[in-house]
Amino acid sequence: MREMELSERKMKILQAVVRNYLETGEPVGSRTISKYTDLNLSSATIRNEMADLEEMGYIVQPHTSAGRIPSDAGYRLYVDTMMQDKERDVAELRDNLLEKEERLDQLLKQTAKLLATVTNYASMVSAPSIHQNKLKLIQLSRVNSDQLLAVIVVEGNVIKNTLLDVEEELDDETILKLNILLNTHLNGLSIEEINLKLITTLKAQAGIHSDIISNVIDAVAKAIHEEDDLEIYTSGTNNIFKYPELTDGTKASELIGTFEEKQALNELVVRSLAEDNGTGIQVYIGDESPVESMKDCSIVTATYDLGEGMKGTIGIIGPKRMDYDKVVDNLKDVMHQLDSIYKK
Amino acid sequence: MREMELSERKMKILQAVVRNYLETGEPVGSRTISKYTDLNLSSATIRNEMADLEEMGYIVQPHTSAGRIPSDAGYRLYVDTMMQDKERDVAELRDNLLEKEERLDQLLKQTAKLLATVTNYASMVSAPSIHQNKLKLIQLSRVNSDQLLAVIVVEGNVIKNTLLDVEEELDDETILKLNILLNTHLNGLSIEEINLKLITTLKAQAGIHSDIISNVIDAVAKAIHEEDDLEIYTSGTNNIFKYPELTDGTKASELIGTFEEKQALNELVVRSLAEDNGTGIQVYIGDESPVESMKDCSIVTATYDLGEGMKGTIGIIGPKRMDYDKVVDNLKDVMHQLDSIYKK
DNA sequence: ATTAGCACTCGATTTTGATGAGTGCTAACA
DNA sequence: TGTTAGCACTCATCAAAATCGAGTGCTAAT
Repeated sequence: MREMELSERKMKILQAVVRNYLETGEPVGSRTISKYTDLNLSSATIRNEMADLEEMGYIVQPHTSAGRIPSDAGYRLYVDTMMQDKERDVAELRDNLLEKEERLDQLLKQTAKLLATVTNYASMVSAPSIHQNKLKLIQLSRVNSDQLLAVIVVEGNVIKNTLLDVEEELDDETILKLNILLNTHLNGLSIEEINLKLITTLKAQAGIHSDIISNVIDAVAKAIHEEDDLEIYTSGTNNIFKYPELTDGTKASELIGTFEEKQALNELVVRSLAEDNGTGIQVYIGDESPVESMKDCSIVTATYDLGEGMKGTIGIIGPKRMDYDKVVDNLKDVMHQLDSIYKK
Repeated sequence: MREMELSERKMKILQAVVRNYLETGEPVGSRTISKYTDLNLSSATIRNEMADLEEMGYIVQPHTSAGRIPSDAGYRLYVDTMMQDKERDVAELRDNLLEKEERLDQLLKQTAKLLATVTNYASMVSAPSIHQNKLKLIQLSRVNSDQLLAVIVVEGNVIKNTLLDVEEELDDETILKLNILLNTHLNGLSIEEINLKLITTLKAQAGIHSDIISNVIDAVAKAIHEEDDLEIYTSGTNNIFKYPELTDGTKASELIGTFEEKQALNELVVRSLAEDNGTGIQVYIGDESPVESMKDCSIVTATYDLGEGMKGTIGIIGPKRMDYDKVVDNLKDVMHQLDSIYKK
């Protein structure tokens, strides 16, 4: 028994167990499989095979004398080797999404909503990170006698505003000069390229207004990195109530908390971006989850790429018995749409 | 019995019922009241009085031979006439909040979080509406050969960005002229004051670039009204799991959905702002709720006023047996802090 | 290698009974 | 007349007991 290989038949049985459990959510018994599959075997035979599969760790019994349900390893095997492409019912999806919002945040919000509606699971969409982006425009304007408005535009047309306090009022001409100074030196540079030497040069040229330069640089750095910039949009979190296994005990509360905080979801985004294996799709089953409160869930993520280094993550969070085929399919589709939408 | 007046004694008993129920969440019986109150009466007497109170509709029995719990009317009477000021344990609160964020949205987010933590209920904070605000600055900059960036600053330092498409590239001088034109004519005006006549004048002066003027005006109007500007921050929605009466059946799901959508919460904001009675505090009990999914909740709202017409709503959503005294107190406190924080 | 048959297990559901908090009512009481 | 003691009654809650049935493992026959 030790060096047992996974026979064709066992595969088929495991697949049947998973499929059936995904549909019903109930432990599935030998008799059911016996009819469900095309291999004509009696329930007794199936029982023997299932006993083997259990020993190998692919399925478990919730209790003696109940059917079997897939273990995490079972799901994993299924996802890795047994998924099949579904008929895509995604035409409709494409239509809906195509009303291309000009505002990126709106588009992403809408994407999250759409995914949640289509899949009946919870969804999340992270705004793209813009780390390695290049500065496109810096614009200072006087707004009060003691405040300057700094508008910072980076590649990809992401816009940031910051208010700067200044001691003495600056006249129009000075502001104009500062603007020219900043733009001629900084435009086209990424944040990493703005080094100390450059800053020193700028300060020297700014003369008595060198402190403003410091402020602006700080603002730029802050605007680009800005922690809270990791906007994450969620939708359909209440879909988890459709799956009892996610709502008993305090699980529901914890999940909802996680979705509301959004802080923890960032972990998901980071992991997902880091582990990108080429397909852009990642599946986390149960304990594999990067987020503590989702140990009873499965998570499927996709990485989209708007070009110019703007990458983000979209994800679906549902029960372990989620419809992996469909979810992966939907996710791929949305991912490709996002990829292409800004490559006009 | 018909024209029975609410005797002093009945009031006291009702009050005791409410108080006790708020604490324990259990139906309260006559014997309990008999000891809980200072009026020395036997349980039998209390029973008679309670029967009266029930007939009058202030309390109800969940089932025969259980204690009584307050009806909506009972809560209402309590809130209107029987609340008392609590010892304020809010010093701590003040400290926490005072780390005055420079960014308004951050501050509001933090406020919501704080309220949720302190009260153990769900909270919401709406960003101030800025309808009647005056323009402070308009700034056009070229960002691409075919795109202009319009930055719009209104009183209260709320900043909006919009990208405008332009047909032919504009040179620096033209942009400068347009900026001057716009600012000299529009600064200090509220959106209502920008009428057709003014627009016509502007267009005439802009000559061949009159279409840009149209675009800018549109952008200004959009930026100020913008529907989705009704940002609403929520926090502690998972606190509802602490109150079983809010989580059985599909209630939890509906509530969570409402909080996530945020759309419906807007109704709350509008109502709350409209019905402001001077104190700034509003209490909605059960069916009085403006939001369908909160028919089993009580809602307490407060209206804050940052000055310059920037008003917003903060609210607490919890079970009907919420600690009204404390909630009102906390809310008042936070409201005042917000009121003063921007009146430096 | 497959299958029919059977005893067995155990969660889920229903049944039953005991408990006790709380009520309404009546009669006695100050 | 208002208050109170006493008592029968109701009914949710809990625990123990009984029942049910889906599903298993094992053995023996094919």
